[in-house]
Amino acid sequence: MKIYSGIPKHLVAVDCIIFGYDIMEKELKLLLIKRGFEPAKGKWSLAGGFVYENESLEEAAARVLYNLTGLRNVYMEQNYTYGEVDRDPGARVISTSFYALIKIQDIDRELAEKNGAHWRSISRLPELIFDHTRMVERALNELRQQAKVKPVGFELLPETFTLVQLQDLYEAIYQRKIDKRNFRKKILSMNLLEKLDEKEKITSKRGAWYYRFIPEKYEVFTQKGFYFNLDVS
Amino acid sequence: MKIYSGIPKHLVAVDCIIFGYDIMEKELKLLLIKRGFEPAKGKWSLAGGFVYENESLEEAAARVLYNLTGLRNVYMEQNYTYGEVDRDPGARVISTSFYALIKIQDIDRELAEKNGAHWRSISRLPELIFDHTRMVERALNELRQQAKVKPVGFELLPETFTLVQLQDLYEAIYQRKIDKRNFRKKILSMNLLEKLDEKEKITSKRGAWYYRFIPEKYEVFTQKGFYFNLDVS
DNA sequence: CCAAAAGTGTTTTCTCTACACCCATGT
DNA sequence: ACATGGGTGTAGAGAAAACACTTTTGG
Repeated sequence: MKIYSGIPKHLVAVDCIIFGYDIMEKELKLLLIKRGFEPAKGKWSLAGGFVYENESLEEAAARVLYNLTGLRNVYMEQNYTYGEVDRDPGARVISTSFYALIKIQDIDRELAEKNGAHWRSISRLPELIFDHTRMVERALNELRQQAKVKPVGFELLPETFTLVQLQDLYEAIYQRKIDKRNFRKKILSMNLLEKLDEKEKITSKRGAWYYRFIPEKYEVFTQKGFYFNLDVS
Repeated sequence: MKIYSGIPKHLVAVDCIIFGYDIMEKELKLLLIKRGFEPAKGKWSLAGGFVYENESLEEAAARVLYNLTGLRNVYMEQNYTYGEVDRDPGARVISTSFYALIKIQDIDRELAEKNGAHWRSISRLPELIFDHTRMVERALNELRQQAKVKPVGFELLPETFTLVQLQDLYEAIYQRKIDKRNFRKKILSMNLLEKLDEKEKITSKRGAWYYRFIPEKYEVFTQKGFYFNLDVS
C-alpha cells in the first residue's frame, strides 16, 4: 500500500546517553564509546544505531543498550530529536536521544569492553563527535529535572544503599553540597525507604544502615500528585 | 557519498500542536484541521507535514505552521517523537511533535479557513486521528510545566493585557481557580511587567490597567536561576 | 584512646495560603 | 444611586534553611 509515494525518506537513528553512578568515586558517569569505525574513527561518541523498519524508537534504543551492556528492562526516557540537516557529516541522519539509568555493577563488562565502551565522569568528558555534547547537556538537564519529580536516583544505586550514598548521588547529580540533616529529614519523611537491619561496614568503622527503596510506596505517593524536590541549595 | 548504504529509511513528519488563547471566552484552544484528504478524510487532526530533505525538523514545523496561519517567528518547542511502527495506518511514519503558542488574533483567518483549520477548546476536543490525542495530552502537560519555569503565557496574549486577563489565561491553562490577590502579588513581585497608563474599558466601567511584558527584565531574571511557579492551588 | 564517619533537633526565615471589603464609573 | 467588575493587605501555617555536637567502633 503506497499511500505516501514520492515523499523523501530519511535515515533515522537513536543515541543513548547511558548514566551510571560510581559509588566509590562518588561521580556520575557516562558510558561512552571510542568509535572503531568511520566516520570519526577513534573519536568518542554516544552509543547509537539506526532504527529498523519493524521497530519503534524505544525498541531501537533498548536494542542498542542491550547490545552494549547486556541489560534489558532498563529505565529509559526519550529526550529530544536532533534533525539538523548537517549534524552528521556522513549523511543526513535524524537522531532521537534517550537517556538510560543503569546500575554500573550490572553491566556485562566483557561485552562493553569488546564494543569499546568506557565509563567517563560527567565532570570531565572528552570531546564527543557531531552534536553529542549537546545531547549530553540536554539529557543531564532533563535528568536533573526528573530527579525532582520522580525518585529516579534509585535506578542508579544498588538494591540496598546507605543514606550517605544516596546523598552523595544527589550531590553528584546536582554538583552541589547538600545539608546532611535536611536531606535525611526530607527523604525519610517521604516514606519511600525501608531501613534494613544490616550495615555497610566498608567505609566506616561504625557502619551505616542499609536502606531499600519501596516502589509500592511510591505508587501511592505519585497518585496524589507531589513534588519530590531534592535540589537543596 | 554513500557511507550509510543499505540502511532502511523512514518517512519523517512533524505535527504542530497550535495553542491559542481566546481572551473573550477565557479558553485555551487548539487549531485543528478537518482533513480534506485520505487517509481519515473528514476526521480531525493536528497540522502536520513531511520533512523535506533539505530542512530541519524545526524548519519543517515552522513551514507547516506558516502555511496554515501565515505566521513566522512563532514560539515553538519540540515536544516528543512518536515512532511506533503502526501509529499511522497508511504507512510507517515517525513524527515529531512541536507545540506553538500564538496570539489568536494574529493568524491569517482566510488562509486557515481555506486549509480547514478551526479553533477548538481544549476542554472539549473532538476525537483526533492516529495518536494525536496522546500528542495533545503530552504537549499540554509540557506547556503546564513550561509555564512554571518560563513566562510563556505572554506568547498567548496580545502585546498589552490586563492582570485579570493574565490570570484568566493561567486559570485556563491549569483549569483551576487562582486567588486574585495572591496571583497579582506574585506576578508583580517578579518585576516582569510594566504598567501602562491606558485602560481596558470594554469589560468594565471602571476599566483595568493595561500591562506589557518586558523581555529584558526576564533575561536578568533567568540568569540567576529562578522558579516561576504560577500553579497556585 | 583516638580517628573517622554516622547519626541526630531546634530555631529562624521565608513562602504559601486564606480571606473580605472598598473603589471607580457608566447607565 | 446602584450594579459591575477592578483593585488592595494582613495574619497564620507550613516548608525550607541554617547550624554543631554526640555516637560508634576498629585499629
